[in-house]
Amino acid sequence: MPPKGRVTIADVAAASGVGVGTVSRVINGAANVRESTRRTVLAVIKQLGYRPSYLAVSLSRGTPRTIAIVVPHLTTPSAVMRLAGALAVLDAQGYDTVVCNVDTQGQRDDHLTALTSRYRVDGVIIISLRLSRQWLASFRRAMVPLVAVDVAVAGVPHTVIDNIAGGRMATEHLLALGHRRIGFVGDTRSRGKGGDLGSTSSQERLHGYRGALQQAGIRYDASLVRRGPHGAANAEALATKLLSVPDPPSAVFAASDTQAMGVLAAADRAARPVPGELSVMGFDDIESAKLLGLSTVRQPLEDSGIEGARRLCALLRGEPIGPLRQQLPLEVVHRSTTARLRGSRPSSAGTHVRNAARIEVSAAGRS
Amino acid sequence: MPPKGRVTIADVAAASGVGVGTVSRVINGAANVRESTRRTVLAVIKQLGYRPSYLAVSLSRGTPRTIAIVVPHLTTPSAVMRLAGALAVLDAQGYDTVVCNVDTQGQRDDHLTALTSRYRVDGVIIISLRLSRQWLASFRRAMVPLVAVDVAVAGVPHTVIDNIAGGRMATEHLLALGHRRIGFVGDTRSRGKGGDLGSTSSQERLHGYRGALQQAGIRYDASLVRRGPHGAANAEALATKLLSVPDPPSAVFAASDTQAMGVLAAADRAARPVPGELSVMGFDDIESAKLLGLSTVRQPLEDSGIEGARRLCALLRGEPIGPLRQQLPLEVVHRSTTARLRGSRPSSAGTHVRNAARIEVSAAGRS
DNA sequence: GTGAAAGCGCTAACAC
DNA sequence: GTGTTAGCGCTTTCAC
Repeated sequence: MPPKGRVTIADVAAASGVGVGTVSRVINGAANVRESTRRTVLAVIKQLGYRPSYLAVSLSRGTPRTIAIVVPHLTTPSAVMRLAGALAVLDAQGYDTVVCNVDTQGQRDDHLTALTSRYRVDGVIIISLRLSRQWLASFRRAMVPLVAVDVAVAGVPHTVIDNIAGGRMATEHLLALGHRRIGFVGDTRSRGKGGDLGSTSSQERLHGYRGALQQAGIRYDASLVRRGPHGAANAEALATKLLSVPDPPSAVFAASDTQAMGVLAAADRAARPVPGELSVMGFDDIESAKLLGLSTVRQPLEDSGIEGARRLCALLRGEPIGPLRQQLPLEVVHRSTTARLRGSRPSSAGTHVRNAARIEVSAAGRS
Repeated sequence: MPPKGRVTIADVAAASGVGVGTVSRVINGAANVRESTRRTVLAVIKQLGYRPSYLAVSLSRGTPRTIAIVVPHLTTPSAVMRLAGALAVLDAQGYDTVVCNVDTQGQRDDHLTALTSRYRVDGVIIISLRLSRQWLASFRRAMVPLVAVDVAVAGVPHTVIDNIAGGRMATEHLLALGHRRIGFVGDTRSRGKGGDLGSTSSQERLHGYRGALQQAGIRYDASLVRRGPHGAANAEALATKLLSVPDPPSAVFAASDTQAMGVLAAADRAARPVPGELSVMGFDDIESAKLLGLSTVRQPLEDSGIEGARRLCALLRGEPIGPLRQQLPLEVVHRSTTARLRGSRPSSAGTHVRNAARIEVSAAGRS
């Protein structure tokens, strides 16, 4: 019956003996349509197998009802949790979501270019990806509504945690257990052009680590700090070397749970029982952390995605979104990979530090 | 300068003193445009901050250049790997990808309804999700190009593995190590209405397990088979009970690496050294498996997504896609969670089974 | 080389 | 209630 390829609203109108306007009303459930007409049209629609064109509808309505999420290293557990959180609210709000995975700078530029050079989506959520001044300007010029998650972007609503406080909390937990020689394993913040996707989380946690040591009156020992490309395998290699220095650390703080798993593997290989001879502290509290009994600093990963999406939706509706910087709470989770240093006794200093850590929880809490 | 809200191609044309046709040619890099005109128009575009409307372009061109991926339980490592694989090729092919995560039947129906009742995407990739006869019919009626990954769908191109062979390979690996009492921990295939997303992988692997036992002349012991909801936590609970039966198994085959991690946790809690007193075999070979030294059956997760996307693209281009059923190879990866049963000696039977497993690799290979 | 105009498929404002 | 029509912003003949 439909003359050409795709069956259109005009075909339905013709076959129903009504105007396109009426068909449109039926489709969109407008009230002012006679029940008998409605039924007829509905029947014809089904019979013809008519499907409204999303493109035509959106063009006419003026909005694609689509959001883009840009996320580096999608396969990492933390990225997935954030994505899942955002997807859930976007779904509920009736938005389609296009996902842009970014593993290289080239991919990042391609996606950001596409997003800013065409009117493609209603808004975009940037996750764990630093935006250069140039890109930020592009977004402003293009007037693309933007929110950031796990990365602070000037002038843009962002949902983050206090990584410095987090690094401090982790380290203080270890200090409170009597550890004095505490190693650090984390990502490099490569400043060069090659492959730098620019997350500074690891670096900030290192700051927190240094701060805690200093406050405890412990000299910073660069040989205890190892940094390299992200990923558990790299962390394992770093940890292996770290554990083989003359005076090895009795505890290691890894900048992420994934890296902590690498450290655990290294400890295993080096026959250093955990937590008997080595305490290991992670960061994030991903699924595996619970399973492995990994002590860690929990950050609300899924919530960060939820909040980012929620705020973007509010932004699009013109509603207030609260302060630009939204900070989510952190919490030390003591499980079985950290234990009191052998021979050390619960000191008042330790207790004090522990309390300090507790205080940090609220200090780093939701603003 | 632009009269109303959004600046359109007409604004650019007017400001450039040319027709919209010419602007369009410039944008799309058509050859027949005088260089001077081109430059003028380009300048105006930049000056006005003009961005072409994706919706208008797509409507006019007739295709959204967008693919939808429907995937249950996005947060599981295997799902993410598949998704990432598909995203990579879709990206390279210039398609946008909208991701539909599905955790409940309601979400599944919502997404499938949206996908089949409107002309929204050029095609869809279904991952690890069984389609009922009704849904399949809907896709056929709507003529939405469809491919499946990790699930066989009648009449639809699908990329899968031989789960039965995989289950057999895992079990034979354990048998070859001298184990006779081998437990199984896997997902329930809940047939009811509640929350069943219908993956039969676990069930099929169980079939393979039973087949291998039978072939080895070992009686099937139902008390050694534990099934429950997916997820490591549930697996841990199941394994804990499994290990506390009167005559506990010396080895456990978990239907996925995630569940194997649960089993490992249970073994740890029960103070059963792995692999000293308990061998644990997984399935999938996710990232964590390498780290934990988990013995497992490797399936090409990322490749499955790559292949699914590749075939959908071919389908859309009207190119041949080869056989409907594409089978990816399986491989036993022996790491450190499986070991020879204490007191058992390398038997000819064991060797034989091992070879059989090797043969399976090719038998289950890419078709 | 470039302008004018006819779609692409739909919504919404306006008549009747 | 329902038909008609003018956009929505772009691509693409078809003349000039």
